[in-house]
Amino acid sequence: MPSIRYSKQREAIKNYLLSSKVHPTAEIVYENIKEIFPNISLGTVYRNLNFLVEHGQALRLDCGDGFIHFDGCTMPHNHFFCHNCKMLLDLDMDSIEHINKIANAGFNGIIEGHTVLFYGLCPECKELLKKI
Amino acid sequence: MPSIRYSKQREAIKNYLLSSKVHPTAEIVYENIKEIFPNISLGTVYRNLNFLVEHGQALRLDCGDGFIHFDGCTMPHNHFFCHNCKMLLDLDMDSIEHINKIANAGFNGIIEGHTVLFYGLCPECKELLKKI
DNA sequence: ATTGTTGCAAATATTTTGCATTGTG
DNA sequence: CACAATGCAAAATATTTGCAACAAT
Repeated sequence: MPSIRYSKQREAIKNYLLSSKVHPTAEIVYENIKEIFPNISLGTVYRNLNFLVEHGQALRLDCGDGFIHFDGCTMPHNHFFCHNCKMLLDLDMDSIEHINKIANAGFNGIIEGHTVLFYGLCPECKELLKKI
Repeated sequence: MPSIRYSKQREAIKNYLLSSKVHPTAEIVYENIKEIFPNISLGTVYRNLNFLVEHGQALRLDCGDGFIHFDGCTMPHNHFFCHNCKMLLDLDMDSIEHINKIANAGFNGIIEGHTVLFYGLCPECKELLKKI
């Protein structure tokens, strides 16, 4: 396997992911990193995001909006997609890891894990729509 | 809203989805429908798949393999993705609808539902890998 | 010096869309 | 006859990749 070398672009991308709470798309990462490295290219952003995912330092999230989102928090947690404002949020909730056992009962393969995406209205959109 | 007219292409696509167990991609639907309608175009397939989804007669499934898969069975059920053979399967398992309540506890928005994708090794790949 | 990484641009690949034509109601 | 649906091709969109230059070890 190839060795890994430091790059300031990659470090900046990793730090941005860790600091961001919005689960940014590659495009959004690109626009933010450009403020630090005006010459960075979108290809480099994609390469580094994929690198981070493959090295367990970021998660790929797919909420069906046509963009892949990235999450710098790799600890297991669940996500929520607001179908009104299209925001992708972290959910602070009790563990549902037990659903793996439910899925495994009567299944002859191996359930290694799952990804869940809850959807509905986020707190802000709920309030907004109440007033209409 | 525009009225809906019958088309034999759409009916064939719907029937194919209902008969198929493999959660086909648009391309696979296209190749199969071409055996009945050799002149059908991929655009028509996409338009009809989207039509069916928007009219509650099919589901869009995203398992992260870069293709959207379609499911003619609209009753709530869960899916499994084998990361070895890349197959997308239905899971016959007990309901896990209660996770909506777990997600809603302490959440100020509205949880309307969820999509889950379990992943791991399908029965066949499990056996295959055992022998290596 | 070696080779991983970048920036740029071109290429991929999937899905959508414009438009003239065909088909349904 | 009105207009929804089709077939075809072109366009749009997101992501990947080839390559020469640059930078880390």
